[in-house]
Amino acid sequence: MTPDQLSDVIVGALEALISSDVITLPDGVPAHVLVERPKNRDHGDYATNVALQLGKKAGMNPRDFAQLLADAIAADPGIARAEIAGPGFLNIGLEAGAQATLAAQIVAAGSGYGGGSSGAGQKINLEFISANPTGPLHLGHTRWAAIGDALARVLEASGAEVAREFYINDRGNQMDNFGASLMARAHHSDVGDDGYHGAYIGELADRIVAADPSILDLPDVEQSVAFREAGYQTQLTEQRSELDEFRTHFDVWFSERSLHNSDAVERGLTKLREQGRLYEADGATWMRTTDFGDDKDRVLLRSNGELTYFASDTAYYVDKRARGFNQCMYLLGADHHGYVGRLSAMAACVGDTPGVQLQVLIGQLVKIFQHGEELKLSKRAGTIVTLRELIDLIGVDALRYTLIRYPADTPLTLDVAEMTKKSSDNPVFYVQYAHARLSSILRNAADLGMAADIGDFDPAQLSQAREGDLLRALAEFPRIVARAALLREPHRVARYLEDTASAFHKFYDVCRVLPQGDEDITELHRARLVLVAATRQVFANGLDLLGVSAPERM
RNA sequence: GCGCCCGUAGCUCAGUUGGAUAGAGCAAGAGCCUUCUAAUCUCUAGGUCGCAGGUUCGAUUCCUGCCGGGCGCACCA
Repeated sequence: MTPDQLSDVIVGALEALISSDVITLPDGVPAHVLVERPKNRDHGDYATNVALQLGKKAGMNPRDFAQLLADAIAADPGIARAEIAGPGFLNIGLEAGAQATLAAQIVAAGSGYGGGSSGAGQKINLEFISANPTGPLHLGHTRWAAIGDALARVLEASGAEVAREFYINDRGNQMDNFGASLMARAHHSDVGDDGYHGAYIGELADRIVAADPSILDLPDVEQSVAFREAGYQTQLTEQRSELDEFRTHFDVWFSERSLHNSDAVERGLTKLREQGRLYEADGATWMRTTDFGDDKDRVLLRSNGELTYFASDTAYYVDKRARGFNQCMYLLGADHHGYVGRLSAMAACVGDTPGVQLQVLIGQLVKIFQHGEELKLSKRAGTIVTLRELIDLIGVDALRYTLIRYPADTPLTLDVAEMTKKSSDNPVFYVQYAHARLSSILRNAADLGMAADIGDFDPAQLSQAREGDLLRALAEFPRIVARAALLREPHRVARYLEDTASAFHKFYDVCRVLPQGDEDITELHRARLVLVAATRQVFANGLDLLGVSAPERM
């Protein structure tokens, strides 16, 4: 019996009590009641606080209410006992057999276990990273690459349709600046205060010249443009290949220029004009974002005739909506949070509801230390910890996992030495090791001619405390995935896997799975093997949601 | 000045739509390997959940005000 099924039993009992006029609930019976796994095992397999929540509404003492409920659900064959505790908690113990049937259900569900339909019907555009094509991806981008991709996987598991999208800021001043800096470095002259100073600029300039020395013969203006375009293509190609290696694959690479090469910007402006949100002032065209809480109106078309970056973003949003997405999600760094107000107002200006069709997730910055000193991430100063370096130093699995296991909205401080330790210090190895250990048991079972057979499975065999703990951990998985999707917090999956790995290792320590020596194969061996197969499945599915490999051997 | 995020063990961080005795890893100390993978497990130690009020059966969690730290407030992108 899973928590959801237990919730159904309790809801059914409440309805029965109402129909027999034992209790009255003015607001009716909730569709779901909260059933949680108590921290303290003395509090039963599961506990619920419904009596505390509903007792007052029913005009009763919570403990009396809980007693009525306890008597009502005790009749269910899956429930061994139901006891009142404290102010009105209901602690519930399950029959071992009722609980362990889950193991067979997980094996039968296979890679589908954990998924759900809570996100069905959602068509989500998830935009993240969206770096300028003027340099390498760095640590900050790497955090979004890991979290964004994991979030997409979690949302898909909840039944949503998700497009991962990378917006290429390939237009505007910084691009021209980039080209000018490359040209300056190729001529060994100063790039200026506003130029790009990174060492990679010099290397990139050298590569461009080596590929086509005639570039140096072009007139200045054309030469700068040629450097810009060559640098752009090189950086974009490298970003794509590095993200590919990092297992973050985008469905759409969207060029800002393409908005301007099509009629997308004009369509966006038309839409706003129809909504009555545009006006002219001081020779510029403005969007009245203050109608929706922004602290000032925003310019779309400057008095010099150029469109602003915000005009592109507006057109881009309108384009996404026209492509049929009913939710457009943006992952932005904390240094862009000042942008949220105008984005939200913009969505309202085109007739949407901020927070519904447009959702912004703000993430805090990452710091990384080595030998007690922070590695500074400054493109201008030229010191960068790049995605490439991080992959080489730490490895894709450990890097992804470490970045995903923390909530995006907490500032994060990492230590290179901690991340590079290939030991239990690093939670990713703890979790992967659980999968490898489980795989090993299944391999050894095959050698003995045994397979996890759910047709010949006696759930009542799994009656030990450690087996129950593990089963309850496995039962949590679908709820964890659904909650991670709802809250847009993929780190919950990683934390869950760590808890479950702990439950498994403790089970392993106490419960021998396979027969030893010339011991006969018993029902208990068979039942535990099914539990092992179910547990392995949960780790495989969970690690897949994080984009981290599930090794058969370590 | 206005706005957003964050203050939890020595360090890095969790804390499940408000639940029972606030957790994990690292760091410190002590145990268990003829046994399915010891990258595991067991035990010890470590706390004014920034401070003060409020809401209620109950607050690390929600509200208000302070204190401290980070970031942002362009006809730049």
